[in-house]
Amino acid sequence: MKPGGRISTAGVRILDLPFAADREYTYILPPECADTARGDFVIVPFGKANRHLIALVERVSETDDAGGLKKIISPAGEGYSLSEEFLGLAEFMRDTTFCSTGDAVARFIPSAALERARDYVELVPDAPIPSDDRLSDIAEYVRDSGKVYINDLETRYGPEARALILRLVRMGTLTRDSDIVSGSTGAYDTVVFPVVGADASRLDNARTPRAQRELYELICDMDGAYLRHLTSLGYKSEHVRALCKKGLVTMEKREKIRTHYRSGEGGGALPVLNGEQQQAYDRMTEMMDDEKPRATLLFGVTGSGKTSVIISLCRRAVDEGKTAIVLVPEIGLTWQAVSAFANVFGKRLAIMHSALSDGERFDAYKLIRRGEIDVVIGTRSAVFAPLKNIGLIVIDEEQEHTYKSEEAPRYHARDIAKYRVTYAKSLLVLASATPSIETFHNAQLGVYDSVVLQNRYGNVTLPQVIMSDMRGVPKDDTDNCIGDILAVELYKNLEKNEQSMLFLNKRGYNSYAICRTCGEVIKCPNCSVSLIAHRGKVTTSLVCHYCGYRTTAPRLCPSCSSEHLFYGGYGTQLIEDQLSHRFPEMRIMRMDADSIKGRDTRDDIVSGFAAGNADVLVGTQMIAKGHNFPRLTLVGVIDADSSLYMDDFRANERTFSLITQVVGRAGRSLAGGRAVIQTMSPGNETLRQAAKQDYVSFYRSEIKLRRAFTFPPFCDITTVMFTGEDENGVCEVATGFRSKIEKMAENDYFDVPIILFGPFEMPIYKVKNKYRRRIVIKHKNNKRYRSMIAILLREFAGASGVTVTADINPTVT
DNA sequence: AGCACGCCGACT
DNA sequence: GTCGGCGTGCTC
Repeated sequence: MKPGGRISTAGVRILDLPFAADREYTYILPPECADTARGDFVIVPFGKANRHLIALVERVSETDDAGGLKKIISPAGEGYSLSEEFLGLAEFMRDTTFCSTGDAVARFIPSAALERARDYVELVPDAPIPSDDRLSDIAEYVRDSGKVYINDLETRYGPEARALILRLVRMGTLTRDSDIVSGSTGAYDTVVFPVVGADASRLDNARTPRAQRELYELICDMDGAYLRHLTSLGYKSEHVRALCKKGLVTMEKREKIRTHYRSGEGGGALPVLNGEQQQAYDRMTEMMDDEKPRATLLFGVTGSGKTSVIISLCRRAVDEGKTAIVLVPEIGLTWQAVSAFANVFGKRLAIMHSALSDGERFDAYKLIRRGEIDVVIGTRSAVFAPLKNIGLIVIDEEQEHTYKSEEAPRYHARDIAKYRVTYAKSLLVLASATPSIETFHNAQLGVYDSVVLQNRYGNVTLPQVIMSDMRGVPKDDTDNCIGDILAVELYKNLEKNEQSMLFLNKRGYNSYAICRTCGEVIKCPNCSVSLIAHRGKVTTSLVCHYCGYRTTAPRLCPSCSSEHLFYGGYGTQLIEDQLSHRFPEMRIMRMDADSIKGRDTRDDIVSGFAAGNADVLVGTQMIAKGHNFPRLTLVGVIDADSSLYMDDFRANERTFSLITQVVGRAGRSLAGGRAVIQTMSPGNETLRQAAKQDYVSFYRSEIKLRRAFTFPPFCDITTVMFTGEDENGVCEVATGFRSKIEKMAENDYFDVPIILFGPFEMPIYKVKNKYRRRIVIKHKNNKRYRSMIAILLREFAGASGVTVTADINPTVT
């Protein structure tokens, strides 16, 4: 209570609540939390059961009527308070992606850092144990173990444990409470130092073990040692503790930074820029110096040396006392670029990507937050790096779909980057040889600036592109998936001892199995897709690429037992097999999600191929980008049509980008590179434009289509997805949603123009036993529109058994 | 989300 | 009759 009877209150956002329940809740701020401020975390009691949850303080104010308000329990997340920038960003994300505050905060702070309340139960002394088996099992387990966390009971007794525990609590057999697990502060090493001038005679006692004396001498000799090291030599930590007690040594905790990547000292020379690069650099430094936030397209053909310009820009930002973020689509493909950055920034560079362990991520985060990092390079989530005073954010290969999160929070890194450069009044650089249509359009309109790099470094020539017409070869002719033209070129390369690369975006051996007697295709029991055959060392399996279901490949049809089971369609494994039959002397490597296991194999394959350990590299997406293989002179695209006819307005754009990149792989060498594109539609305009690496004419034709059929950038698209195990339920909820949105758009929201499509079954109707339907909405993305969708989402959130999610401008539609 | 309240079917 | 199934509704 404050003087004058005023009571301090806090408006908080509770983490771990879903979007529908995520609003501001007001609590009394008790005197012991008096210094709590906006951006701090606290623990609050919530709901009828007063479960302890962590919450973010949005507002501190006063009232003289605190009737019915609960009290904040304690402060939490000390040292992790959110800055105004991130508080605003959380709000921005809630508004634009319909995520909860918890979803947003989970991107800002490693989960291990914050305290958490954990619920536990204890047996009421002398309580009767119920006779029901399921109940008594749990009750007896709790009686024997004392205090038991509910999580542990759930892992032990399955998901129904929760309901049983609740019943036991209501019956009075168990009591329930929670305690607070403190957040992690990272890893530490213990270091043991000898005490200067200590009285070593205390070891002369005959009862002192010899090992202890030896240990002491060792510590003195080494003038300090890691405890870890001493125990690995066979000494017991008890002996160290004994020495400590005797005052001969001291133990000190020393922070240990976990990192997989070994950075150099940094301070390496900056790359030397050529005339064109220097010009680009100069223009962008001007933008950085501008007091206003700016965004620019850096449109540079493959091989024009964008990376050198970007490193120089980062250096410049750091020299001005600022920081920089560089986003890359996938870290695994970018080690060459990473080392170039490390060479310049050394220990003041942090790398953040999804393959980091929790510990590595935590430690990188800690260093950044502490201000020990100037430049962060990483994948999508690195856009949230807690750098202060950001001078520059670069998004490399900005058209890549990996920048869009497909789960909550469904953000696009580009939008977060825009928010952050706006906040910092700094510069966003969207770099690409094949920008997204939206970005190029914005550059054309002058919304973004535009900087162009059009000369290939060292005058590397464009590869010669050969269209290989595959019409006439049946789609399931697995013996002829490598056409004659490609085969001849492969042979030439083998003769000349030059390397080749074959690209096919399908893994596995055969892509389906069909019975020629009854006509059944073998499908996944949980998903509406055919199973893919994968050959192992001894057996062939049928695998579902959506849920991971796995079974041995049958010889007879599972539905009619016919022997005429035919395996058709082809993936990378089959191509590899085909090659080895047709070119027995050829050395082949394969790189796809199956052939890379563990952390380093991808690098192993890449460096092995670069070192010339194979003649051909067969692979999926992951061989298309990044690496530079100087002896590579032939690239084959096995099936260029696969991405072309997908039911998606971005199919052309993706095909263009992919083919351009793949073809670009062959254009790095000085010898004339070739690319063979196998297609059923050799006249296709997009393929022809990609073959010529002619982005601008591709853009011109594509933007016409987008305008004519009203697709982005001429509108925005929202997909509302409905999923659930009950097929009818999913259908009903989807239909109900559609009628409700129609009503709203006619009445309160008459000013929000929308065009509705669906609900339709999703292209893959069932995944993991859940049926999926969706509504597609064309609209203009503004606050009014989003508030309408938010109302609908809150209303339909309760719909039993059906989850409803909305995604504005998803990458796959 | 998670929990309580409330209303229906198979047991004593 | 009631136990316990899970369908709405609220959470400062």
